[in-house]
Amino acid sequence: MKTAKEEIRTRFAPSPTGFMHVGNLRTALYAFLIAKHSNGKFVLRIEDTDKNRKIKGAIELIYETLKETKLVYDEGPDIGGKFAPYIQSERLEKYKICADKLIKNNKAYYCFCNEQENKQNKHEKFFAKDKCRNLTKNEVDKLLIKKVPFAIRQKMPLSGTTNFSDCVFGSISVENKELEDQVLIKRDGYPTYNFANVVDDHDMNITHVIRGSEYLSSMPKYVLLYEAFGWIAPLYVHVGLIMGQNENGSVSKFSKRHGAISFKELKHIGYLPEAIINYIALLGWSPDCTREIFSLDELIKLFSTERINKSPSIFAYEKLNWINSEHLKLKSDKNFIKICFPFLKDFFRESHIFKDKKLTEKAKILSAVLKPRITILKSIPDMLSFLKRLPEYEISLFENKKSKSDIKSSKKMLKVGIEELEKIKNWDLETLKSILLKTAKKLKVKNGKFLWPIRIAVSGTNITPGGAPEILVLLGKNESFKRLKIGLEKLLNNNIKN
RNA sequence: GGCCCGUUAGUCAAAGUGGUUAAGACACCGCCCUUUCACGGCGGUAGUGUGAGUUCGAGUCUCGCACGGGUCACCA
Repeated sequence: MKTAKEEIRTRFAPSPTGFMHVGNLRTALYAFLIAKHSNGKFVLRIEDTDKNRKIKGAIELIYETLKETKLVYDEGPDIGGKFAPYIQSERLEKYKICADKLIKNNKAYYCFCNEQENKQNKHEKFFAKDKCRNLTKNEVDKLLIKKVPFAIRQKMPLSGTTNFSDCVFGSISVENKELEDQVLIKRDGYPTYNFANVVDDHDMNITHVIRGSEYLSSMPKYVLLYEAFGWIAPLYVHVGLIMGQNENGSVSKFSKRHGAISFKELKHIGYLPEAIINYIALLGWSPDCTREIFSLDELIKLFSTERINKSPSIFAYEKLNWINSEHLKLKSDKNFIKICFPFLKDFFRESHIFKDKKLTEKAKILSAVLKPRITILKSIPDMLSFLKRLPEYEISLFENKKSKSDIKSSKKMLKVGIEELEKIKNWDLETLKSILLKTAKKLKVKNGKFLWPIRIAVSGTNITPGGAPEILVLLGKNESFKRLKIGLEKLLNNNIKN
């Protein structure tokens, strides 16, 4: 095990799969937090040892995600560092040298089994062990000269137990006879994930390895590899898995069937990167206080490995919603509107919202009206759809017990309202508000009774962000009157019928 | 199935080495406030999987059982 004296170095080592699962992101987050909490270094390393699975643009997506979440790395493929290169496919030579060393020391051997044999004997775990492990040097040389393709496998101990300790899970031991002779170098010359991982972590001086607990069962392999090399292993921090709840109530590894699971998808729906980070930090870790809303800097200060939880946790969008809304509330009006703008495009032109780089009155109202009630940005268009088009609505909407509104009162209120509004020259929130409230007073009715029919007429909906004055401004004078008159007509017609 | 791991309310979770009524948050429900919904304020429902054992005393320690998960690739 590494000693605590040296600088802490953690790494995030994703495979370029083309998307960033939140479980993966959380691993990156924890690695980042552990490093930064102690002023250490956070390294990005790309593990692309599967030639068949290479995807275009996948590496860029990793850069992008880390940038957006502000998980700034100190060393990485695009920025270099003293242990470069940081892409495994560019480090092939190193793995080969290391594997050869193990063969020389009789800790590994050539395996000439071909794919077909492996497939046929898939269920015979130790097929290769029996067949190739004990070939004589002569036999091996002959096959090598014949250029028979080979993999390189490690010789695992045939008896005894391997013990190891994990920072989260504590000590665990496994019988060596359970272990297969693990492949180090594949037939295509590429290293396996496990092998490259160990070689690079050692090479790059990594002190803490943070990863999901699905790797816990391969820990003995790692331990044995470090032993074979005579290297000191880093500290391992295995983190409980992120699960998703299935429709029937059961749980399984968080996957596509559970909804949006990648950073990009979540962001697309309208979750803030800092909210996503905040939420996943709390999935499997808790601070030593009852606060729950944190910035990344605060997380860095508070984070500690000791408080990581080992049991799996279920990803719940409900709580993410809340955290997202809290982060949204922390935004200034200007930033808030900037963030919302992609979702507002259907309703307002840029000129409605920014003027000389400042917010217009409409934008300020939008911010005031949306900020306190929004959870995810994607719901904005639905919330505002009534602005674009007056919905068909039933006359019964004018009836409301709480504000003591009925058809008769609504008719009267609306009539007076229209008259008063027609007098207004400055169509702004302040004026509208004061005139409307004054009118209610003059009529000797409660604000609600007077404002209810106006809001209904102008929105055609009983649930709206903001009240009548706000909506009047957002719609503008012309559209407002159009709608008010439609409402009044509705009420008048109703009277005739009765 | 073998091996490994886990189990505090619907969900996230706290309770350093066993010690008064098991924190807090989300969600849900109720009340208050309010120009609706919301926001805010106040309150409520709900939990240590199960059975033994150790102990004056167990969420905390031991064992069995049940349930859940992970892993068994020349994938990562």
